[in-house]
Amino acid sequence: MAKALRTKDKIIIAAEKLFSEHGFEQTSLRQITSEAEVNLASVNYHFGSKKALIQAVMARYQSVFMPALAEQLHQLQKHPEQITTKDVLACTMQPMIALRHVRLDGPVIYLRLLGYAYSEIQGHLRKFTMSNYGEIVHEFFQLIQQANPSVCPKTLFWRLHFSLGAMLFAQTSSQALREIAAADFGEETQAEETLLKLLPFVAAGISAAEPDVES
Amino acid sequence: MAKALRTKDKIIIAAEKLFSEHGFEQTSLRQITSEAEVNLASVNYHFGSKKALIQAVMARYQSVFMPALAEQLHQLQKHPEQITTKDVLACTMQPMIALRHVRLDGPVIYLRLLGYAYSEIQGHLRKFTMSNYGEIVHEFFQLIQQANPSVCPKTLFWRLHFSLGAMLFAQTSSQALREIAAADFGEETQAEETLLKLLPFVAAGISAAEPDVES
DNA sequence: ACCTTAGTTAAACGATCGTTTTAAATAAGG
DNA sequence: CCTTATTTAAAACGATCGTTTAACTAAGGT
Repeated sequence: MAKALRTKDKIIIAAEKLFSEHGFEQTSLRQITSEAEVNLASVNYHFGSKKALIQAVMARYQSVFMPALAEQLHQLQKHPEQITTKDVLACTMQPMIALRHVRLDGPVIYLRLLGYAYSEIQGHLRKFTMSNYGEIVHEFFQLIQQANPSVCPKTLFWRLHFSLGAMLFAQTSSQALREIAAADFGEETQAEETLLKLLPFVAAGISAAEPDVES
Repeated sequence: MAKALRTKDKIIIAAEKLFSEHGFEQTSLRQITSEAEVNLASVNYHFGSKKALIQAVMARYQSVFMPALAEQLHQLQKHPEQITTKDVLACTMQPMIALRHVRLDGPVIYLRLLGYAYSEIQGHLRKFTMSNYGEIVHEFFQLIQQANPSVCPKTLFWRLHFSLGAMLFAQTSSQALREIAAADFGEETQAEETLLKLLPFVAAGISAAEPDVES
């Protein structure tokens, strides 16, 4: 049984790495089991199917990230009078760092997984996330609204998804972009630096004044 | 020969549609030839390979969009004294509309193709674009710098890619997002409305003040 | 000792993919 | 009308995929 758990874990660890590097559909079970040095059939034995393995991988990170995010949001709500967009966005930082307990490079892995999950299995991940953590997501959105009372909710909805897209895109193609940036600007950009650069960008975008609508 | 062109065109038209709906790798040649009502082998006969077909599809739009963008940028440079970020970004609007000459729903198709191209074949498309239209891209970047003299070029580089990510993500998952938005806010959001909402968001993000760096 | 159960292994299955091959049909030119 | 080149059609190829099967191993309980 101790050996069994180790096999299951070896699969998870290898799957996370390969999924985050090449995406879900581009990664075959044979690559995973080869990297994990286990038998091909053991994936279907321990997880049932590839889809179930993907969900298990995602769930492992969500189950750490989401409650931590909820905790941060609750703390922020204790002083609800002067909440800024940046405050709400900053609530995602500590939960990201907490992912290091799942895996040393947990934060990077999780972001890349998210990127692939959204671009490949569109509705799938969203349904899964909303049915399990819909309340937390809703809370997050409410705080963003609270921080931007002059922007209409529908616009904020879109801007949040623009922000999500900016982050996921930057993360998914971060390696290629960092190489280009290094070639163009001499100095190298660290992965964490990218996230730091993202925050002011999306904060300004979310809180931007809405242009007048001419009828 | 007239019939031949029609077959090649039928393949292109079907491929554009299916590629933009499901991505490049998720679309099989059998789907394309079935949709186009031509024989499976004709793709390899007329285009050589699936990869060549993908490039032909992308090139058809790039060859219209990029020169049109160059024209807009040149016009803007005639009055270089008071260029804003929004001015530079607005230069992409007319070239987008010009894609209607390629196909009625050209703009939507092109954006979705771009989204998949970036997320699936990362380096591939970038190399192709830069080697053919690198000058125009560089010009665009220079104007963005000109409009934001107080923001360092490296930061602008990243913010431009954040913007690209926001746009591509919104476009790739626009159908799903518009359905959710309709469910949450009652009214439906049009595809063009999404692009209009994007402009103020990215303009504000690009021109945002850089936070102080503490040493 | 025996049986049950969990786990592992190697091999094969059926399906789908891009591509190639072969031959038939078509159009053009002398 | 025959010849030639181009285009279409059908079939098969080889590779890869996720999944399943069946035999084998090794504990644990009775």
